[in-house]
Amino acid sequence: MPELPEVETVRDGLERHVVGRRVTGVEVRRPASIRRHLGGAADLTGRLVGREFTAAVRRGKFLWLPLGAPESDDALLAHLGMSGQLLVRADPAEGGDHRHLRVRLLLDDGGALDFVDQRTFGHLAVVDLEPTADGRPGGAGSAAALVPGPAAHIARDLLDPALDREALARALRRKRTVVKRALLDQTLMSGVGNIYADEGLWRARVHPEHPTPDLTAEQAHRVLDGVTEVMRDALRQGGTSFDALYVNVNGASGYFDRSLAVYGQGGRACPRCGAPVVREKFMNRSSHFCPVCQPR
DNA sequence: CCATAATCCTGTACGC
DNA sequence: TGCGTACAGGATTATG
Repeated sequence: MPELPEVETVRDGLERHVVGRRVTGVEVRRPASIRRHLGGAADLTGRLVGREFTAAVRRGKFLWLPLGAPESDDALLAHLGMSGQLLVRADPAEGGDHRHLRVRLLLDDGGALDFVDQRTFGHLAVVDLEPTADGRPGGAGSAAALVPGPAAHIARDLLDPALDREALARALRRKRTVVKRALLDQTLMSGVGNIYADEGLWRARVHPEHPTPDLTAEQAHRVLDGVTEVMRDALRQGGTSFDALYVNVNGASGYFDRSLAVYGQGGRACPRCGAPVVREKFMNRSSHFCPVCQPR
């Protein structure tokens, strides 16, 4: 499924192949996929046709394409959810009959941008851009200090060059909760999901339910560094599966198969010490950790 | 401020 | 073989 590194790979692909294109038509095949666009399919179409994509920006797992020509502070916002893909088609004859094609944008170069989403947890919407709280650029790919309204409350992510890591480490330790829950709190830092939380904590040798107020400054930085590194590693691998014409979101084949130390490895040997990896229920999902390397 | 549960959805993997 | 069920997951909203 698309996580922050896969979304960044998509952003990069959109920057290369879609920025500068103008929308000539919109097909909404599954209204649920635009449920967050107030006004429905007709309004979405009206706000897109004739407009040009001027950039490709990402913060956490939110992705947006600011719209220009005519200039206005709005953007096409995308969240891929669990199964979303944005696929660039050189020829609309390709992919038009895909089972899970939800929204198709026709472009002025004769191609198309397809939103494919099996489970429809993702969505597209045209939304207004707002100034960020700190007045600094929005995130990867951004030149302007503007973010989409629905993503305005999302914190910077761990790969954002403008992130203040010292301040984040302090904020992490101020939280009155446990460390994994804090990692998943998008208002504290964005882009971390279940997989990277588990993998990052394993790298940092910290138990998922370690209370945040009990973290030492050194531990807090180790946790942030662990999550950052695992996402950087994944991004490197995600980048390799990128194809010029096909904006790949195939996180499963690019990354999941190989480098996971604990996620989904319940019962198997910890790559560091050989102890069986534990899988536990946590927050209505699963936590995976090594009981020896990550003592409670 | 923090925690929990419900909500959205569908393909896959089970047990019987 | 087929049927039912649990599960996977992020973001949002409501409620305690």
